[in-house]
Amino acid sequence: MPDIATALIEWYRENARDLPWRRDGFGAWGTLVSEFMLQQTPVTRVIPHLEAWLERWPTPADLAADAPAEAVQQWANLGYPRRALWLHRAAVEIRDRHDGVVPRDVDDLLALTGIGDYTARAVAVFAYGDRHPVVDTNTRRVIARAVEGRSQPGPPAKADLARMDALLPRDIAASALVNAAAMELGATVCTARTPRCETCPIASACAWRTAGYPDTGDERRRQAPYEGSDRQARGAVLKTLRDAATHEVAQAEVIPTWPDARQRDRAIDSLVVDGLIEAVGGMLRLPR
DNA sequence: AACTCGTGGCC
DNA sequence: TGGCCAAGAGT
Repeated sequence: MPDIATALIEWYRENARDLPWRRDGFGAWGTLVSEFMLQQTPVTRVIPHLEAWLERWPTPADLAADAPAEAVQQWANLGYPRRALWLHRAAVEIRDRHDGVVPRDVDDLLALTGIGDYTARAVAVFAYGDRHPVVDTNTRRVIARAVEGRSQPGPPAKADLARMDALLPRDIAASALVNAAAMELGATVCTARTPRCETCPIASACAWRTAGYPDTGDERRRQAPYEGSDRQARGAVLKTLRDAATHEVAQAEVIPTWPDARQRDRAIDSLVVDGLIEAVGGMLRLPR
């Protein structure tokens, strides 16, 4: 019986989806942009936005040369718009500190705005081919089931990195494939709700299957309700500014009929604090 | 460690 | 129909 890493690689070679960032010579900047967009946003929604973004800003320096307002506008409805601002800041940092070249070193990547444990290693591994554990929500679920015999992973923890590292082969190229394959398996077979265990390439090695698929509980935190939330109000304010021709609107004309005026004002204030909007002379606008 | 932060599709 | 879920990061 082949080990988990070997089975994953073999399966991945036959079953990997054809995604833009897996094309030959896609480039580190494209990888970095794709990873920003993929933070909590589904693949199918990301693809068209990614292609438009890279056509407009083919290098970090191109993005850094424009105002952050342009990044926030181009981000459109991808969600979590702070990512657009952070991606713009990261582009400025890459231009100023790395001569416009996306860094390869994980610590350098971690020092960039908006890049954490996942994105830093994803860039180092998928763009540069280095050997690091890449752990996302898919990988954590695969490890929880196949290795730990649980039905769902616990909340994210630092120990996840060491667990993934233990699964990686020594060979550098093979280790990158195992990282990609674990994510792909979690995304398409070992899914959160209805896993397709009958087609799983590592079923024979899966601890959860061996244990009889027990329900071991779910320690993940539940998402807060969106309807009526501050997030919803912030989204409405920002959409108003994105949709305005000049990306500038009198404050009194921003979602004036919002049911909760105090919540609306709180949303505006927090967007200013975040740097997603600017308040100048009674007007609100995207950041210049 | 727990909480916040968008948006839309799916079953 | 409405929770659940989605290649997380910063505080």
